[in-house]
Amino acid sequence: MRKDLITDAAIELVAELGMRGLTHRAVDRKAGLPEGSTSAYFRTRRALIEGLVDRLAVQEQAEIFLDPEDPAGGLAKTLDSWLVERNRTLARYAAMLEATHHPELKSILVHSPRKRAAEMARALGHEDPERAGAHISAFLEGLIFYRLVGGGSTTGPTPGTEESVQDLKKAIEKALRP
Amino acid sequence: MRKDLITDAAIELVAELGMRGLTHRAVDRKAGLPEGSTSAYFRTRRALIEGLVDRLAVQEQAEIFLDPEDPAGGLAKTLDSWLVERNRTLARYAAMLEATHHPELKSILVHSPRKRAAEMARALGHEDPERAGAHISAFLEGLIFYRLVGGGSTTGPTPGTEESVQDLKKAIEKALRP
DNA sequence: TAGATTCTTCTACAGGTGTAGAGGAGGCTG
DNA sequence: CAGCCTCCTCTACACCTGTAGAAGAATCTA
Repeated sequence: MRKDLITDAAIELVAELGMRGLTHRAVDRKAGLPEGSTSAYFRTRRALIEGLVDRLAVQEQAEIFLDPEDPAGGLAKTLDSWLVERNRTLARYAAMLEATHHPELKSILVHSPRKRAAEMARALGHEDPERAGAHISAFLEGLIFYRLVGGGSTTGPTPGTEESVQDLKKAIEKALRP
Repeated sequence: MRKDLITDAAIELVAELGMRGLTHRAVDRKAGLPEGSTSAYFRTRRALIEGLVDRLAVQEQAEIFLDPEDPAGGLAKTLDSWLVERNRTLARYAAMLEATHHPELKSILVHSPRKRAAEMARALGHEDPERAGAHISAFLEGLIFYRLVGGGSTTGPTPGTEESVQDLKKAIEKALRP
């Protein structure tokens, strides 16, 4: 479908050049489509961003590996796969910053809805599951951010390797402790 | 000094509109300076971004409260103050994403250099201080990000309140446990 | 004070950008 | 076959952007 072709190109562009690089014509070029195509499918820039964000959500949702038997392991695998999909995750961060001024984007982007995190915290025996769930969410978000754009981007293990998954797992195990 | 006036306006602009809003003329308007001023002080856009980043580093460094007697408390106060300075911290995130494509920016932006974090982890009795230090850094970064742009931005306590500091402190205490 | 130097303002211009609409290509329905 | 509709491509235009240089104002030095 042409629309997906366009939003996929948009995601790559944002990852490579930042939101500033996201222009109708640049997307046309990136996708190898004739000039004007993007503008026809997404008349306004805001519509283009919304399309990009919807696509991000679809792609990322498809890559969540939860395992009730081994929560830390499942989360580690999930997070590592997001690190591997570097461009997509970078685009997501750019979109989250954008959502600071366009709140309607936020609902689509925010990970691990509060409820699910709190349930997990309760299952693990945390005292104040609501609060602990929020802290766990924050920690997971931080792990990715740190490894992808923060200090860990230069020093951490290479995403996609067993070492990377194990490092994440160790960190997550600590974070999940009640 | 006029240069600081300009970089401060740039920081606010980036916080409010994202990197896309950072243009020479927009900075002029924001700072109340005649058109062309920003362009005179920072001839290229890249120079303007570097100026902005330098200024960010100066401002943020001035707001670190470390207390060897009460590490969690000091960190909580520091993080909360960064949440209060919302614009500055948002601008920092935008700049960090930018640093993904301009690596020379990264050295200025990355918090809690590896060494200091590892020392802290060692002092707290962590087994593998190098790794634990990285995880702690990631966690702290995540706490801010979560509260400022992630899921916690709509549900968390208001920055600058005692409740906010206590919430952060609770989270940090858990994170510092060996 | 006179001259040199730096700081400030203005203006120019070649390109890029968001958005809209006109019209063509191609296929489907009857 | 004709008519219709959807999808696609092209072009237009008003505006914004990065960057550079010219000229004036202010400040310093001797």
